[in-house]
Amino acid sequence: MAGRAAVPEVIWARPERTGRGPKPAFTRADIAAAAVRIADADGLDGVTMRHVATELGCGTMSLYNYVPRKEDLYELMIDAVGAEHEMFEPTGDWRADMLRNAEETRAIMYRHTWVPRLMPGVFGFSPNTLRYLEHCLACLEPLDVPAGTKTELIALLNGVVTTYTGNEIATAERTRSMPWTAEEENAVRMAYLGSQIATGAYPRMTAAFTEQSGPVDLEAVFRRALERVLDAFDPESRQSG
Amino acid sequence: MAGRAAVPEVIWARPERTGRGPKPAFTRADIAAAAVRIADADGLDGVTMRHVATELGCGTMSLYNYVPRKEDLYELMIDAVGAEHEMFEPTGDWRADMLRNAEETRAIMYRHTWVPRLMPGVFGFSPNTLRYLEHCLACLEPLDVPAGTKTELIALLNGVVTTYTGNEIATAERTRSMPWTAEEENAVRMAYLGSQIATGAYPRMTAAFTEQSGPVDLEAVFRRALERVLDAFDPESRQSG
DNA sequence: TCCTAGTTACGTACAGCGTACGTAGTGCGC
DNA sequence: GCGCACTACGTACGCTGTACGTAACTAGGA
Repeated sequence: MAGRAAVPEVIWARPERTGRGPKPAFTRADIAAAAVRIADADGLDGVTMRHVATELGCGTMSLYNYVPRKEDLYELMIDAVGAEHEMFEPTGDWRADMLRNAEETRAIMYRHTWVPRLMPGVFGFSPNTLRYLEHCLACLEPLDVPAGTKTELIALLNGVVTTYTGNEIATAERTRSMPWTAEEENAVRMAYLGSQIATGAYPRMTAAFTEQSGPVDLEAVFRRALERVLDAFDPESRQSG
Repeated sequence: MAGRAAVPEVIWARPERTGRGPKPAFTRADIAAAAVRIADADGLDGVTMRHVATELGCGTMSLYNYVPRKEDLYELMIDAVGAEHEMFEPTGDWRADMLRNAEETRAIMYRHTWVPRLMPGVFGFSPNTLRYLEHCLACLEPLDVPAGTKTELIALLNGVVTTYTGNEIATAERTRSMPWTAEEENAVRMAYLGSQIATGAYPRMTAAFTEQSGPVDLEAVFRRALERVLDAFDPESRQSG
């Protein structure tokens, strides 16, 4: 035991105020808000300890009194936007409710485009994350399956929302710090894809790509994916075909 | 137009050899292999331009002759491991074939734990990615749905594989560069979660957590998710309940 | 009431990153 | 055989997260 580095506490287990010493100049909420403001404006890469400290008006290293590691700052940010989830009263129609939850998550992500990039790593049980989980379970009350299946539904649905919305955002945001636009980049990629398909090396892809006409409706693709996932858990849907 | 920065070519559109000047000392495959070796051994964060150059035995900046941006190095890496996919002869049972594809992707990710971290950003159409897509379409030949639905199936399935396997790997690898183990960290997190649930603020979560006994079988959870997704596209399954 | 220990605040410093730029050497195409 | 596109690579810049040391502050215990 002696000399072993202690495992750091989860930040939520850390009390904001310990009682001794000078009064902290900021609350955790202040810091989270500042970081979120920066991320919204400059992207996630703009969120540096220095930048956040400047935004708060304090020295860089002072931040470390509140946030032991940068990762914890991320957790604060995720929790902060988690508060934007509307925890509405369940209607009794679990499908509609979960659909609404998913669309809301998607909307939050479009409002804060850095969220999907943080999601896979930051899975911590922040207060608002727990509240959202509880809310989802409340929406799923009418669904007659074991509790374990419900959590699996929530996980799968959240994963799909994050993946789809995250991909859309990533392609749009990739060029944020670059001297060309997302459209230009996409055109180059598509031109290359076209040239590859034109070689005839991928006949089935050729068929798939020539079939569709016009641009892809990402919103529609997203919604179809959600419906499919919900279908897979819906006893009604599976009997009626 | 004048003075505008040109959109950089996709790296696959760049010829490896232009004909003029000294012979390149390495091939793209050499570089990809070196980067993959490092990532496997030291994790993705070990893959730095300096490190890869050292592994190859050349100066750091020489690498930029082959790989204009680090992002392109990532694309090389993804393509390299894409070669590990076995493009088997479709059996006629599309469900079984797609399940096999998914399990293979999962296996590749466990062999190269950095792959999921790269997937969301690097969606490029590398040669091996295209070959894999074509292979999936071949497996889906027996499924009687529009080609667009098939690509949506592939996307959804791949997304689920990446999300689930990526999450598992992330929790296990998070502590790679830290002085404590993943088990210790997980214990701390779970202790906190337990303390939160014990407050009674999340009654439905309490029920869900007390219901299950013993550790979660991640492999089983993963496989159930795959089955659900496939169900959602399977006409047979939806009629027979 | 005063002392002291635990905090807060923050400047300095370090190791590491991606990569812009300049220069020197090489060998193919004209 | 000349010229130029290419390879090679050292140096340098601006940026990152954060370890560490020091000074100021304040609440709890004597």
